[in-house]
Amino acid sequence: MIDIKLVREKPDFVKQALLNRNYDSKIIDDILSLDTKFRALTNQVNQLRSQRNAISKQVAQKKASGQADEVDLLMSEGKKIGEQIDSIESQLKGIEEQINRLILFVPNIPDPSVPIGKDETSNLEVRRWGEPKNFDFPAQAHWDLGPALGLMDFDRAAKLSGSRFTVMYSAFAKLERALMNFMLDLHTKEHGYTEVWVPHLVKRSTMTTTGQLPKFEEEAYRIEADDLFLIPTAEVPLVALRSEEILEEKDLPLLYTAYTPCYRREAGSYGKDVRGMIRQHQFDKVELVWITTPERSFEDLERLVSHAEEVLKRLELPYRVIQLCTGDLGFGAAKTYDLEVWLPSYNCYKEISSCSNDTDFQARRGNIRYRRKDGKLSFVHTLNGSGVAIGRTLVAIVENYQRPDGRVNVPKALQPYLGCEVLG
RNA sequence: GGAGAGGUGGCCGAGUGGUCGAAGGCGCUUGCCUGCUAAGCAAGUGUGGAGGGAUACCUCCACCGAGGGUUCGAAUCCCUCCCUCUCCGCCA
Repeated sequence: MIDIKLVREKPDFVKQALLNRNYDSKIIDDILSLDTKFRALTNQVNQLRSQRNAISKQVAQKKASGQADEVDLLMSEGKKIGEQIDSIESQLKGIEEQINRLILFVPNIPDPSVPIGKDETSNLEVRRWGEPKNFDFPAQAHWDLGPALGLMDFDRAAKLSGSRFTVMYSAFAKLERALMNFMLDLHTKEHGYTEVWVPHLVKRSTMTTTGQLPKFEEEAYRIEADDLFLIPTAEVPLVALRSEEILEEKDLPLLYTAYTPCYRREAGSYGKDVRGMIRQHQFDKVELVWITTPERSFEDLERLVSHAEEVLKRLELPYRVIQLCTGDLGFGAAKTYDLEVWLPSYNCYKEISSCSNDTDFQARRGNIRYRRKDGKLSFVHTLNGSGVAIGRTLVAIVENYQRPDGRVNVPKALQPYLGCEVLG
């Protein structure tokens, strides 16, 4: 969440930030007026408490020195003040709850370096790597090629689970597994990440830390009996891992990577990407998370992006890097780069990784702080990025490495993992 | 699911109604001492909020898992809940 002090001190700045994201800025006015009331009442109640404390102290002194005569009067006075305190406190409690509820719905403030724009048409292309291949034969989409090889099965997946699920067999199932290992090995051995194995079911508070809740509950799968949520990304457990903790500056940055499946209801995307395995309710991903300091977080974001890019370079998949504009930023992000891989079936670049600096937004929600060298406490900055989405990588490999005979070449980097050069 | 134990400051740990925001220890910071380091000695060292002088200061308030209750007054008594641990049961 954002700092309530920022709302208090620079309301117009915060409102403009929301407008740049296509959010309604009225929520800021609501918070502001509640906050004004809150502070006025807080002062009142503090004064009353101060009075009552003084009285209680006198009671104790008189009792100790045997002057019981004035005690009754003091006690009844204390009781009167106590009743006033109770009444103000109950008002305060209601106001505080309202403020807390509202502020959880306020998105992060975009970094000044983020281009202002309404939607993805204002995103900036930062760079490209590789050239989209020109096939000298009719290239197939993965949803044709996969089933033709007998390695992808959308029909039986639908039978088991409904739409937006995939079953894969033998070489493709193994390719999925090879990609996990390849990515995790790269990030742990060459980029300095610590591999973490995390729960896939998390509590409501965990989902709130990273920003999925309360605003996007309808996007998440929820286990009602225990009020647990299936993680939509490993970012959730990795970022919240250190919630409510105070870290030492010398231990930062922390670099975490995890492979997990990701579960998403895709409630708002009915017509989108309906064919194949581009948009699934369950997909595998290797995630990268940094817990770092405010001084260096934006430089660290560039490093994180380069780590995700390295995956695509090693796999020799053509991609481009996009910087999202304000209107396209995710809820918690202050700055985001997307990596988009070339997909012949779409005849365009398609998102395969999203790397964001969430600044102190998640740290505030999860109360993740660090002790600076001067002894003061500050919120950390958190970064997250896909390193990268495995299902879409598999699709990209299948489509970009397909051969005239309908089989699929194996990228050199994966050959040690698969032990072969051709799939199918 | 059943039974029990426990949740106190960065950490450990005392504290059962009135200068307890909290003993003591560890850690950390500073100073002294000292070839260096260590040890020793001394002092300091929680967080959050509101307000005022508005950098380094001061005042008030709150915080001993969370939320209620009793009381003039609660870390301390009562209730509810959450979490952790141990044992038993069930199960991969």
